[in-house]
Amino acid sequence: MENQEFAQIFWQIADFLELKNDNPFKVRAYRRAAQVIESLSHNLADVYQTGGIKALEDIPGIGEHIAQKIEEKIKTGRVKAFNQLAKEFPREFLDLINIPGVGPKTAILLYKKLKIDTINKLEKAAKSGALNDLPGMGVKKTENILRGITLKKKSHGRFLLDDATAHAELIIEELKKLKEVKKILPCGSLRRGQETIGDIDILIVSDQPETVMDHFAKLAAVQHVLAKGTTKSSVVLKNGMQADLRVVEDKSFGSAAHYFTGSKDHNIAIRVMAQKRGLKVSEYGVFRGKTQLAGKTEEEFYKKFGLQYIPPELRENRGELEAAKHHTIPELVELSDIKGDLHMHTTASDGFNSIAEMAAAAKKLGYEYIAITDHSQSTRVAHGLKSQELLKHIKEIKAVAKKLTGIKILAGSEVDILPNGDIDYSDELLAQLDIVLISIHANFKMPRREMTQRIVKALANPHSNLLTHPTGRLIGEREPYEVDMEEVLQAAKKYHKLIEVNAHPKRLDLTDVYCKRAKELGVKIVISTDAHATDQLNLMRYGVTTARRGWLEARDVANTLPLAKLQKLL
DNA sequence: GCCGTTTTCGGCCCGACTGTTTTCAGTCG
Repeated sequence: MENQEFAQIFWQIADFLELKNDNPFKVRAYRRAAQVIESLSHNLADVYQTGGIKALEDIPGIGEHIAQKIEEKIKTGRVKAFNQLAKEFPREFLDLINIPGVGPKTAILLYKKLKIDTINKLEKAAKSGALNDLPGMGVKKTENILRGITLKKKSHGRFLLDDATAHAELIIEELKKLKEVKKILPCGSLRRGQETIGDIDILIVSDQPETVMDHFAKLAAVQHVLAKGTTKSSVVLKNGMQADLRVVEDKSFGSAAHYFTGSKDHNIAIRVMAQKRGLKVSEYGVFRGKTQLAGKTEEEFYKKFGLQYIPPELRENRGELEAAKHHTIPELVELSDIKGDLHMHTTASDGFNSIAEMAAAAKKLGYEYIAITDHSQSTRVAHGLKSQELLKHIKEIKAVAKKLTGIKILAGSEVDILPNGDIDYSDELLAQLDIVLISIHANFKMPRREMTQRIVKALANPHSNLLTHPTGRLIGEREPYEVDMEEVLQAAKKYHKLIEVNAHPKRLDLTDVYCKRAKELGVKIVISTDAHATDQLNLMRYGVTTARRGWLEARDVANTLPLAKLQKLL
């Protein structure tokens, strides 16, 4: 049973309780538990099997009652309390509170007064004007709800990291032109490098907030203004993404950056810490009474609590506050540490550029080496190379390598893991390659057990070096296949194999949570782009961000090594 | 419902903006 299944139940219990106007702290407790479960690198069912209910209760945020519900789910496959709550509301009802502008109070009001229990019914009622007469509702609220529905339908909520980054950078470029803008910083999940982004958050220091807000609301990319005040404004962009702008004075920049970067759970944890010391934390600073004690910089902000500076990628309340207290925050890997890209395709299979073009582009990025890794014969849709073709391709790679100075090229292949766990070329052929990537491109829908064995067998193959995009997911398009990642990582450790963090914004797997687990096990990671064209080599930054979110340092990442050392490792 | 180097009971982060209100509830981040 996947952790996500448990988390889902607790997210929904929280929503139900909120609708029922239950104790808000109880609601929060369920949400916290759900969030904690999602960020566990261990399988919750395994934790229970080995340590029982006691081990569950040892997880912060999980106490007696939630532990019991987890046990119940494992033993019986269901949670009675959840089923009872679900019975009280129609199936699609929870969708309503996910519409921007509709919260629990409004949802219940709509249900009680107008029997509205689906988004479609809500849309119809709003258009007919039936909502306007409800207590606390009016024409403007109805308009807001309709806009919320449109936005929801259009965007499905979240955007890929590269898409959001590009939009944020455009807005920042525009706002930077104003002389009233003294400092500008993208914050929120974008700054934390989360794999998907809900909205763009931008922080500005200015002593003329009105001017800045006016310009923001009138940017060419803006479709609609949701809210506009002197310190805070929100707009919807033409691509359906929401952007929030916050303006503060310079003396609050650090605190505001911290507040606006989040995560929410990280912020709450800090504020609890502050409370215990008789201090108050807000976006304006750290205060004792009315006196500001810190807030100009983030470093100063953390220092006030005796904490080491915490890089944004770690601010998820996943142990970083504890680490900062003990001054054991890792020195995270940086883009400049990367010495080569070990996963890319050329026109030989499904890429758009030649070996020489890819190499030249990589050299421009300052890399010491690359590996050319086209698809193997079974991946027919990607023009995978037959054995004879691969032999010829290896010769070509070596010929190009000879001509080029300043960058070394490894002859590799991204070889399919067949359904039985064999890999897609003969041992003789594999022996001629400098690096063998292994990956799954077909037969995704295998039972968890079989899929795990399939991958473990491929890792055990003496010719394989690097397992690429280990979950097979495409964010927003394809779910990861069922696999026991713990067992895969254990196998990688046993056979001394490498695991990839695929830097493509749709993949970004190995995921952050399992990066951390790999590090604990001593399994080395490779960050690579899987580029199918020269410009995709630039996606490396997103892989590095994911690795940073997984607490990885340069020494945990194999392609920060110089070539000689890397080859020794291979 | 969770949690405790003040506590096993009584707390639980903090503030901005909007719309519908005559002082604030709801929503959001």
